[in-house]
Amino acid sequence: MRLRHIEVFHAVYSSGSVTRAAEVLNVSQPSVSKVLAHAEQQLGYRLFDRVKGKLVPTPEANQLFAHVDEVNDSLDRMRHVAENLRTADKGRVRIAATPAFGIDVLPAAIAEYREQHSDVFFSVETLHHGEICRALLESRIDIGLLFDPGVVPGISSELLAKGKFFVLTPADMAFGDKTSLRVSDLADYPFISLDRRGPLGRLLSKHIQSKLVNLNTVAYSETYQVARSLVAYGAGITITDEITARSNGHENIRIWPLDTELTFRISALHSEEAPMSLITRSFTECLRRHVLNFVSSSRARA
Amino acid sequence: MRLRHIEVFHAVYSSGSVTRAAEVLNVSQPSVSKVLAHAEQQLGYRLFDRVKGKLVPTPEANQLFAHVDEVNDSLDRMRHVAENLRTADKGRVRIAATPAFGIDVLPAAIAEYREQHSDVFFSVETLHHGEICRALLESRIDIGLLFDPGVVPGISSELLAKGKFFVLTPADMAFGDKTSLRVSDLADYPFISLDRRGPLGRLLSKHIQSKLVNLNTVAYSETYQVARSLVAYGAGITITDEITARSNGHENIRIWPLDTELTFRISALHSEEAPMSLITRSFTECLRRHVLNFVSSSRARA
DNA sequence: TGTCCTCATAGCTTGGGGTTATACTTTCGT
DNA sequence: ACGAAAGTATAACCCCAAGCTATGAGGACA
Repeated sequence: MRLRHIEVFHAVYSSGSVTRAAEVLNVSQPSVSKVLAHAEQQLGYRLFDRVKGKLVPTPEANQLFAHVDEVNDSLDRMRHVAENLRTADKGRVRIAATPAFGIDVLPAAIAEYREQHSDVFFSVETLHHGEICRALLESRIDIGLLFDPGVVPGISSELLAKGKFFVLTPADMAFGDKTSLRVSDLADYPFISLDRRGPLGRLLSKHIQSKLVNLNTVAYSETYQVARSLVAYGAGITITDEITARSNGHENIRIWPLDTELTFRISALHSEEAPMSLITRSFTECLRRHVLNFVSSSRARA
Repeated sequence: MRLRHIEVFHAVYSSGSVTRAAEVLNVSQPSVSKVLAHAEQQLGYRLFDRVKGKLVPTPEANQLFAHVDEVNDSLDRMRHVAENLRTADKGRVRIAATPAFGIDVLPAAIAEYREQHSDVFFSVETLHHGEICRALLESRIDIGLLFDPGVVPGISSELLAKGKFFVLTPADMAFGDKTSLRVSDLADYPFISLDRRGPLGRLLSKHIQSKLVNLNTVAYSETYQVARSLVAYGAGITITDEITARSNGHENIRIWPLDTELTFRISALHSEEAPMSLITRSFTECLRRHVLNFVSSSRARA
C-alpha cells in the first residue's frame, strides 16, 4: 500500500464517494477511481462493494480504516513538525501562554527584553493548556507559559514562581470588617467557577470540596480573564490567581487575599527534543524575573 | 514529504549512511542519494551535513526523526492489518492463548468442535497477555483466551468461567493431616512465584502481601506450566490456577485446594472492530463449555 | 601514491498517478 | 416512459518520481 493509496482510501471512505473524494484531494474523479482500484488489486481484496453504482465499504475497509486514520494523523503531525522546522529562525522566540499572561506579564517581559535585544522578534499566541503542549511537541513554539502543568512526556517544565489565590468581588462589596476571606465566607454569593478542565480550576474545585463548602455557582469559565470580567460586570464573585487578579482593566474590582495555604505554580515549558537556543534560554530568565516581580509585588500589597 | 522520502530518511538516519540504507531498502545507492536530496530540497533545509564525505544529522533531522519514526510505526501496524485482512478466511479460526490453555483445554475444545465442523481449520499460538491484545488489534487472530485481562480499548472481553487457586507440591509431601492449605502454611518451603508481569502473578502477589506472609521465593516464572514443572522436578512448591494444576504430564505432583476466596477469571477476547464470524461465535461457546467443564470437574474432585 | 570507502552526478527506463473524453448504470423528475 | 443528473469505470495520453548502471570526486589510511 503506497502513500497515495492510503490518502485516497481515507478520502473515499470519509467522504463516501469517489467524486467527493476527488474534490477533497483536488484531483480528477478518474484518477481517484484508478488509484482506488489499484489499491484493491494490490491488497488482494475489495475495499468497497459497487452496488447500484455507489460505493459501500466492505467489512475489511471498516477495519482497515481505523488504522489508516492513525497513519494519516501521525503523517499530519510529522508534516507540521517538518514545516515548523523549516520556518524556524534563531532570531525569533515563539511563545504560547494561557490568556492570563497575555495582558501584562508577557508584554512587559517582551518590551524589556527588546530594549536590550532589538534584533530579536517575538511571536505570541494565547492557547489553553493542551494546545500549548501540542504546539511544543510540534515545534510550533519555543516556550509555553502556564499554570501548574501536569507531567507531559517529551516536555520539560521549569518552575518560575509560586502564587496564591485571591478573591475578586465588585469594588463596593464588603464582608463586615474583614480584610481577608475564607472559602466559607463566599457561600452566600453568586460564584463564578473556573472550569475544571483548566489546571487552576481543578486545583480550586478540589480545595473547595475539601473545605466542605457548597458554593452557589452561577457560571463556569475556562478563561480566567473572562471570570474576572464577569465580576466587573456584577455577575458574581470569583477566585483567581494573582496574575489575573492584578491585571489591568476594569477598575471596579476589589481584590481580597484568600486565607489558605493553597498555591499554584507558574512554569515555563520547553520541548525536550528541540535544543534550546541561547535567546530562548535568556528570555526564559527574563520571564522569570517578570513573573516573580508580578507575584511578589502583589504579595507585598496583599 | 512523500512516503518514499520518509522511508529513505528513516533508513539513512537509522543506519547512519546512504550506502547501508540502500542495502536495507534493497535499492541502489544512487537512488537513495537522490531521493534524500530531493526530500531536503522539498523541505527547504538540510537533514544531514556532508562533512568529510560522511553524513551527520542536523538538529532538524534529530527532531524530525522522532515523528518520522512514529509514522513508520503506524504504517507498519496498518500494513500488518491489511495483510491479515487479506489472508482472512471465514472457514478458519485463529486463536492465541496463554500457554496454560495450550495443554488440554484448547486441544480438547478444538477436537470436539472439529467432530461436528470438519471443514473448519484452526490456527493456534501461545502468547503472553500483551502480545495477545496486539495480535487482536492487528486482526492477526480472532480469539484470545487468557486469565483476568485488564480493560483494553478496542477489545471486548467475555467471561467464560471463574476459577480458584491451588497449591502444587511434590506428590510425597504432607502438611500434617491437612487436606487443604492456607498461604501461611507455605511459609517454610521453597516457593516458586508467578511473575508479577502476568495477571495471575499480580493477583497472587497482592493476595499474599495482604496476608502478611513472607514466602521463601526461590524462583520466578512467567509461564505457569514452567512453575508446575519446577515443582515436578522438586525445585519447590507453587500456587497456580486450576487449569495449569490439572493439566496432563508430570505424575508426581500433588494438588491441594487453597483455602481462600480469591478467584481469577478466564475470558475470551475479541476485537471490537472485527465483526465476529458465526464460526468464531460458535467456537467461543464450545470453548466456554470446555473451560467450565475443566474448572467444575476439578472443583468436584477438589 | 594507490586503494578503499563514501556520496553525488549523468543518462536512461519504467510505471504510478495525473489529465480529458467518453461510456455505462441507477435514480429521479416531468 | 424518457431525458437529465449523478456516480463510477475505461481509454488514450502525458509527465516525472524513482529505479538502474556507470562514473566522478573527496577523504582516510596503509
